[in-house]
Amino acid sequence: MYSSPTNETPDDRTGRAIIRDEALRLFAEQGADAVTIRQIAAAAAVSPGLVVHHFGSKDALRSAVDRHVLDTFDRVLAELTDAAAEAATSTTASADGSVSADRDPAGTGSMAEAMLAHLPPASPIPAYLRRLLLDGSDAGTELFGRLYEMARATLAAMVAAGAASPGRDPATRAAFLMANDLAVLLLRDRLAGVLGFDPLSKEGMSRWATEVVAIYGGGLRERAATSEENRP
Amino acid sequence: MYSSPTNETPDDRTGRAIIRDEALRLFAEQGADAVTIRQIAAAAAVSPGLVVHHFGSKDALRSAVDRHVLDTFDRVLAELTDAAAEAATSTTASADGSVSADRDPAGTGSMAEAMLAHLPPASPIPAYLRRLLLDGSDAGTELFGRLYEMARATLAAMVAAGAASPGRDPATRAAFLMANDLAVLLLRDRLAGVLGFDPLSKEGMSRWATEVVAIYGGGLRERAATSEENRP
DNA sequence: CATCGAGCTGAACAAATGAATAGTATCCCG
DNA sequence: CGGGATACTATTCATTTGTTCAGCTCGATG
Repeated sequence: MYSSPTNETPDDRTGRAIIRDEALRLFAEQGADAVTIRQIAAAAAVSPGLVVHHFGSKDALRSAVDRHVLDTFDRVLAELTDAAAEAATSTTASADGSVSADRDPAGTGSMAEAMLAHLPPASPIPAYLRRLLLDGSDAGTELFGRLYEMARATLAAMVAAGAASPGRDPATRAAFLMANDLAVLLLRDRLAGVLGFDPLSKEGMSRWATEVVAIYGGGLRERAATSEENRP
Repeated sequence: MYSSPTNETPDDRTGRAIIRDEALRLFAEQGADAVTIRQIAAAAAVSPGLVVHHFGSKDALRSAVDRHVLDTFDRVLAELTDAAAEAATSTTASADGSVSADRDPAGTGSMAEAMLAHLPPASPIPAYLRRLLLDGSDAGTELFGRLYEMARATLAAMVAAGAASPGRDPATRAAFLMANDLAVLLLRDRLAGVLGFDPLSKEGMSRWATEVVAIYGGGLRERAATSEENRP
């Protein structure tokens, strides 16, 4: 009775969507446990009763936000794979879990950086995804599992293309690459504090990627290429 | 009036220490905000009033646990540097902030893994440090800044020893290495879920370090050394 | 037009929580 | 020994929080 039983996206356009978006923003900023229904209601300019009227309970609202964020994640991911599939024709699966390993535009398989570019600059989605990955929720487990499968597929594709070695333990290698990628998202604010720039801003991603590409390309000892001199 | 004004460690041995340790354990498991004073009191087998009697308030207890964890961090760090200084005689500074960059036993500068070995297996300290790094507390800022300075010093030492290149941007390079190192701690449970082993267990650290050393050593493309064949 | 239902409000309630208070026991030091 | 401080308990209070409920508005529909 609370929501349309088929799908929530079609009827999402009125007060219900406003409440969900404000909850998403506040949850991303402070964490769901630290946000009260009254704060959400105030941010959405409605009464506290309306929030529970639409979603049943705070926990149900949290679940609704989880689903909405995961849906957005899937949609942005589909945009990414579609955009990457323009160059090379390959079997692009739909966003039901199986993904085609044909992206890697920057050369390092940075999922986080690629997603950031396809979201509004002030989107609360990245911060919410960060919290999903860090708390022990089921939605976070599903998200992390999907990211891990993407990382494994990406590494396998790079191996097939001769761009990488599978290493002694491909699963651990893919997990290492994925963890490094996610670390920038998880420690974004802290890194910005010590570095003086946001590593997920446009300029920051460039500076970060420079080091990532250098180390992934030739290891820690390889001298940095200043302007020319590409061959050691 | 609540605690001895000089230092808290000397008089810490009775009920006060029990309460602090139980609070540390519960805070590490669930996060400080999710733990109630009554839960801490029950875990310490005392009355709720005694908790606030010893620490004044829940927030003061949180600060006391923060200080205790940071002190433990400094102590373990000193053990590490002392143990590393046995081989090479160098100027080992005291744990007042400045550190000597002469460790790096594994060859990759893994601070997290080195610290884990110097703590009891079931210590709540790693999980608490993880939460310190992830929330926006001042203690977390101080801890992160210290880790960053250690990473910079370690990279500088490796450069001086010819074991690494400073890269185009040494600050970002050091931050990247540190973030990768911390990612294992931050995503420990999630990685264990998909990999099937704890990456911070003894066996897990070995498998993880194998890939880290391989990639940091020669980049992603370098073939894995199976048993012999060290030269490409 | 009447009525049904959905969106919505404001007040109220029960449970939980941090904190304060009064009082008791226990230990330490002169 | 004795007195004062300290460790500690049991009770109580004020506030916050999620949730419920009765009722209002208003557009659609038969």
